[in-house]
Amino acid sequence: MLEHNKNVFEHIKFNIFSYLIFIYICFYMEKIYTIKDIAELAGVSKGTVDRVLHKRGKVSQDALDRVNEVLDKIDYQPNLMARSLKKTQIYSICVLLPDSKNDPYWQSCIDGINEAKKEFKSFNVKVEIFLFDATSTVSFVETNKAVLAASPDAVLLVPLFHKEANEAIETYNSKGIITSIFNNQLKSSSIKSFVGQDLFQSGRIAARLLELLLQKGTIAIVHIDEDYENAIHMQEKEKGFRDYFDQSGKGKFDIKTFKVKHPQFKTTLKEYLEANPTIEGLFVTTSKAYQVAKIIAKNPEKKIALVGYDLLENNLEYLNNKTIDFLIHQNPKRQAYLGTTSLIEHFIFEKEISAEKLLPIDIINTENAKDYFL
Amino acid sequence: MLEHNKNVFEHIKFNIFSYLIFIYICFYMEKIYTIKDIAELAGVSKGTVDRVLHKRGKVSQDALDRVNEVLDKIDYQPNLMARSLKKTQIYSICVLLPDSKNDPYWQSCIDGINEAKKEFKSFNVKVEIFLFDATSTVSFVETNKAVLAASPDAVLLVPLFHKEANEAIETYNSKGIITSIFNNQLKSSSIKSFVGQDLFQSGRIAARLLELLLQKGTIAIVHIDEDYENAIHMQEKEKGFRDYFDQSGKGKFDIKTFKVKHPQFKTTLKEYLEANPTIEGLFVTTSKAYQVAKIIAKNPEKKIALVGYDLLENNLEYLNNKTIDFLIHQNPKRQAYLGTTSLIEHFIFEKEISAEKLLPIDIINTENAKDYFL
DNA sequence: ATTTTTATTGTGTTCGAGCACATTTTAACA
DNA sequence: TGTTAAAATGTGCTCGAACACAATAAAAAT
Repeated sequence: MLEHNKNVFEHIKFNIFSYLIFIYICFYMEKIYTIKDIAELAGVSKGTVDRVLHKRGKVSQDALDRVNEVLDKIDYQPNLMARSLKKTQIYSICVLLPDSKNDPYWQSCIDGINEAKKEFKSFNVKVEIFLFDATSTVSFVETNKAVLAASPDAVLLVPLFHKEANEAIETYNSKGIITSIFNNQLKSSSIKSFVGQDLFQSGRIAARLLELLLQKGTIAIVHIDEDYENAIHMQEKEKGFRDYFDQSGKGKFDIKTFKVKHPQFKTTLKEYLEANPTIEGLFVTTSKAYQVAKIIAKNPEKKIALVGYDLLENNLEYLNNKTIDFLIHQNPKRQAYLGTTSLIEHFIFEKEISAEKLLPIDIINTENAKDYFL
Repeated sequence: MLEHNKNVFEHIKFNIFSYLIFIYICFYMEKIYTIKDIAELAGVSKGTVDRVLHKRGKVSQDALDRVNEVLDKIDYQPNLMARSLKKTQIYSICVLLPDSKNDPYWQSCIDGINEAKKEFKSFNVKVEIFLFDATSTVSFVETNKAVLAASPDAVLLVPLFHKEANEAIETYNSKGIITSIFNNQLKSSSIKSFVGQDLFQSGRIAARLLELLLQKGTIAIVHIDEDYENAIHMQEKEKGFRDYFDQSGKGKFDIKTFKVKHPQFKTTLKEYLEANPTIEGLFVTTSKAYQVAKIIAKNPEKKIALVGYDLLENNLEYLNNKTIDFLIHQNPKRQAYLGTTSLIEHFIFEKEISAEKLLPIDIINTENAKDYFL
């Protein structure tokens, strides 16, 4: 039998001191309330409170009002430990990225994912990594099929191939699988979140660095090893780079673009540099700056300023002997880590997933390079 | 009655298939074991397993061996949800840092601490912030007394005043209160952890940047607003700065040092620069580069290269108009965040606290400054 | 008025770890 | 051999949320 007219505060003997204590507890100490507390305050059982909290119905108007009255007064925060202890459901997250055979860059991403896995090991989440061949769209499509077969709750992927990625994302979306991407942007309303860098801005940073290194002269943007038309990241970087000098250089700089695909690369670049002896600076838009460094290091009497991407071992070698002046760090490990944790925390803590997370673009020289490995 | 000769695998009918399934479960699926599972595998009760895990003794050699045999085979990870649900103890952490009245730098630290608080809101930890006046040792001592009165489980502090900090740390240590520091180093065996940057290296970075900006010439190291003798961070930065040029400059650079305390600052620096017209570069070892920028901006026809510290609004203004060439970011928010979370995770996840956590030293120019605010 | 149906509310169990306490086994001693 | 002390071991409760199910009250039907 319920006692209907019981006031929320009735169980406290009303005098000024106990009232003050109550206020103190409510607002200063931020007392942590449990369902049981709420039940007692509202004069109902914990089952009823549970029904109200989860809107399961089967609650009389009277009980509903009384519970809501209490809920309005206090700040109830469900104990996530207790919740996840009770929940038997294991959330499954699949991460798709290129394997690191052709490009060691991706290994850092795997490290980031494993860090996230480790951190949330004891929660009800399972994170699986799926690798595909970065040079093969077929491999990408097949890997997506394998992921689909695993029917995960969420997918995090590197949308390397524009068209195929969009198709995969649409499929996931139609099946109610949350999809996030990282590394490079891809506009699609079916994407829940993007983690990465502002590549346009990254191009501007390179420009600013080369401006400081040279003051004036001819600079070439070098696109290596990827199909420029399909590689949005190269295009964005070039746009940003040119944008900076359009605003700031004011005729002091002459910007050229040089595109080349791998096999014929070395001789082609050598010829290009010989044909353009005025070039004093190079901006390499991929992680392959070390290949350019290898060539220009052979001609040490003519210093060419060189800015590239990513803290690969090969790159660091040339950074340390000052053939490469600056590297821009894309933070792959952190990108993958954040992409993964935001999904995990969405499931276990009901955290919102932010649509876009842009990481800082780190400038690396000889002196701070080693700090970024911790 | 215990069954002594029971083998760990005995409960599985031994044929090749079930054995493979067992291996699969053990090593591929990474099955999550509970104390109950271990008890069953070892043929003992969960109480015994618990005693072995916590080394509480009162376990026979025989039972101990059998439980350890199982623990060696599997990778037992205690369920942290269950653990923290059971533990009613609320751990208390106090953080001591200067208030941001005189120096907005400290606000970022508070932001970092609050981020940590938010992240671990639903765990059994209470984090309290105590602010002191950065210009008053008395205030520092008094605040430490207040912290002591709160008898926390751990303290995280900024050891701004060498002597007083050491005394406070010794007191905490004697009371069994774990003490970590951040922002600046302080050698003491009573300190559990330091979070910050390698200031020597930070000086080298400044040197490398000025080398690139100038190629050769005279550079002055400018120490502003603090007592050089007591400010180890200034000394370390100067050492690193000079170290770089000792190795690399080879007579191309002439390095001077200029110390000044606030009130007489502006005129003194102006006179100094006029008296030394060969100076082409300045390295400001504090966050007050904007005050130097204000002076040299008045003489725009003579560009002086300027490198300083910290992303204060005043500094960013002069960075954007290119009076300041580079700022070095000390990552105060992340320092405070990591200092706080490492203590929290020590208590709730029993994570080890690493003695030293050196953060990357970020190089900031006009183009990547805004990315560091997220 | 009595039974049946439906609406509402309360109770008890589970999740896994931790710990107090009860129970059993073994060793020690008379 | 019987008794007692000591060592070893097992049992049962708790934490808070979630949910199944039992219990009760109110409404409807007979």
